[in-house]
Amino acid sequence: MNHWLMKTEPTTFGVDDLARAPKRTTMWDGVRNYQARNMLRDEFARGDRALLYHSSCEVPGVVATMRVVRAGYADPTAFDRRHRHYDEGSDPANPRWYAVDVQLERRLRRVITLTELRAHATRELSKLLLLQKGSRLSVMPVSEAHFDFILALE
DNA sequence: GCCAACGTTGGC
DNA sequence: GCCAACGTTGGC
Repeated sequence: MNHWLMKTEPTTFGVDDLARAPKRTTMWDGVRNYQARNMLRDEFARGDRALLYHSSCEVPGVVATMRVVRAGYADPTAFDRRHRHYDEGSDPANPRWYAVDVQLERRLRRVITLTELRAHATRELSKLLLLQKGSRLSVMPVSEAHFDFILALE
């Protein structure tokens, strides 16, 4: 089983939206980065666990855990002309972009803030991709040890 | 293949 | 709003 960290801007779609969604499940669409696409397409599997991370907000940090309930499939928003993530270069016969479905597992009792994660950046979390200089991936792998360590901070 | 210009991300 | 860092685009 893989572990992941998935970023979202709460003003666009945050943990509150996920909690209200039918079956607390949503399609994770709109990823338009090839490295992230490869992970969604090739590595995400049903049953994988993920940390939900709020970015570009007052208190960036991990706010919930999620479960991958559907592995990678062609991102339908890429085929929708009216959608802001439309990409005329994505051919349904050979999709360029991929989505997965995720379900809210548990909202954390409090936000594990980026500041707090950084406090461990020289030791336990030194390899955490999120903390690497220039890291901007919206979807990234997290080792099981890091995953557990972060949740233990709660 | 190089690289400048541009757009995006995301913390602050 | 600022700005560093990165990805993409396109001219050459």
